[in-house]
Amino acid sequence: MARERILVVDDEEDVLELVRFNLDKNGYKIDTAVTGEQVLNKARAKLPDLIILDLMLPGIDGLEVCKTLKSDSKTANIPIIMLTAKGEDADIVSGLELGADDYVTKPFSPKILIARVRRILQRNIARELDKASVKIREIVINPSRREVLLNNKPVDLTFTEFNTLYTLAKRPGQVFTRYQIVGAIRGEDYVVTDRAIDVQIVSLRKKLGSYGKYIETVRGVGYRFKD
Amino acid sequence: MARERILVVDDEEDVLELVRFNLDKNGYKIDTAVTGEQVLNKARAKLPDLIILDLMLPGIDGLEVCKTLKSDSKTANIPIIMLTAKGEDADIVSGLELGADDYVTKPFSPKILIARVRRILQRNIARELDKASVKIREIVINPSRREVLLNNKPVDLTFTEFNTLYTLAKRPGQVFTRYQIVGAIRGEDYVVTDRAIDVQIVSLRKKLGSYGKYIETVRGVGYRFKD
DNA sequence: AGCAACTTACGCAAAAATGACGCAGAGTTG
DNA sequence: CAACTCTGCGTCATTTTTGCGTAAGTTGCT
Repeated sequence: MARERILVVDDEEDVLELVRFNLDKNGYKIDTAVTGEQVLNKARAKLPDLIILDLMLPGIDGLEVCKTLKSDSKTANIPIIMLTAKGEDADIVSGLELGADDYVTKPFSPKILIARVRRILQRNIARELDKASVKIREIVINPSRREVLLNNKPVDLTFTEFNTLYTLAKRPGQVFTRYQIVGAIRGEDYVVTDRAIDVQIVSLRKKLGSYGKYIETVRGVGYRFKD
Repeated sequence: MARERILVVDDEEDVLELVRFNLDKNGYKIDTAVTGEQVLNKARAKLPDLIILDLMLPGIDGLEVCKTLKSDSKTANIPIIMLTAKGEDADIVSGLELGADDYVTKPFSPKILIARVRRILQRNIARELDKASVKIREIVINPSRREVLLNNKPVDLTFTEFNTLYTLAKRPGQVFTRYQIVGAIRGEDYVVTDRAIDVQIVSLRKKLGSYGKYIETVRGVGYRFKD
């Protein structure tokens, strides 16, 4: 499954390591930043799924960072969990008002943090999963049931096959590069050879039988679902 | 809809007023208490839909109150949101373990509090509505009696097994991620490894005997009850 | 148009990775 | 203490990825 990418921001090495260790153990992909400038750059460049932001930062202040992120449309809907040290009451309130989604006060137990992270991301995932099913020609793709029907006959697809088909069929006619397909399924910076996608396409076509021809090869570019 | 009644417990007049004002503005009916004894009495007498409970109380301690409420079957299923001073993680953890449903650390923004209140009540309403018993194939699940019948023969399931089965069987065909299952049973904040869910599934299948096969594994995603 | 020279896709099969589950012990709760 | 729940590790089955050889498609040149 696409591991969610979390940007962790803190200037204390210990905290950073603690957080990294625990999130990593729970299957999240971690990137870190130490200064406010770094956060802004990395957030814009990598568009993580969540930012854990210490409010006490050298350089640009954490609240400032939060505000900037929330006012840039590109990064505005990345949820933010603030880390605050004891005795910064006012910061929490203003942070929440600036659009932060939640907060955890230091010192924190890893469990609490994980729980918060999961809750926030769940919200986003739930939105994804609830996506309406796709009906196109004689094919019905139902993501919440993970089921594909060809003329009402179910077909058994693997995880990647299913996601590939769903990705393509959601936007018929639109051409996807191999990397867009992989990115949609495994997350942006998942590294594979082109071959890996080809093979999935081929086996997908085979399983779709006579409907396999709806998946078209666009030579030199990628694949698309026939419009 | 009937306005939900919320019992707010705090010994600081300011906090009480702030909370009352905001909840009132959002259409909830407020009752207040200042001491632990008062809470217990009012909770039992009025059975509010939710209790917002400060942990720092004169007289009986907040955690103690929480525990008492949760161990009395009359009040056990009233959800509790704890109010904690910041940096008292130990309290939060033990509070959640004692059965509190959520927590908010002071100082809090009214927005956050309202959001939490809404979320908790929503969940409870959903839970109430879902109480209908499920009959699917040869299996009957009766949540109010906590009883499962296979071809009219009762099976003995543990708490988690029962809830897992019920969660899946309520929506046959729908795939649940492991965390959706845990979330439905233990609440969003509950943290476990994937393995914990797997084990429940396995033992559930075993107890269901030949009907165990209705619980299907969806590789890479989660589980579902066969449609 | 016809023909090289080159690029890109695909078939096949083996290697690598991943996910589910059995087992057993550790941790909790009552 | 007993029942229940959770975790870690090893194993096995399935899925995913890769590499190589061949087929198919493109381009440019005569």
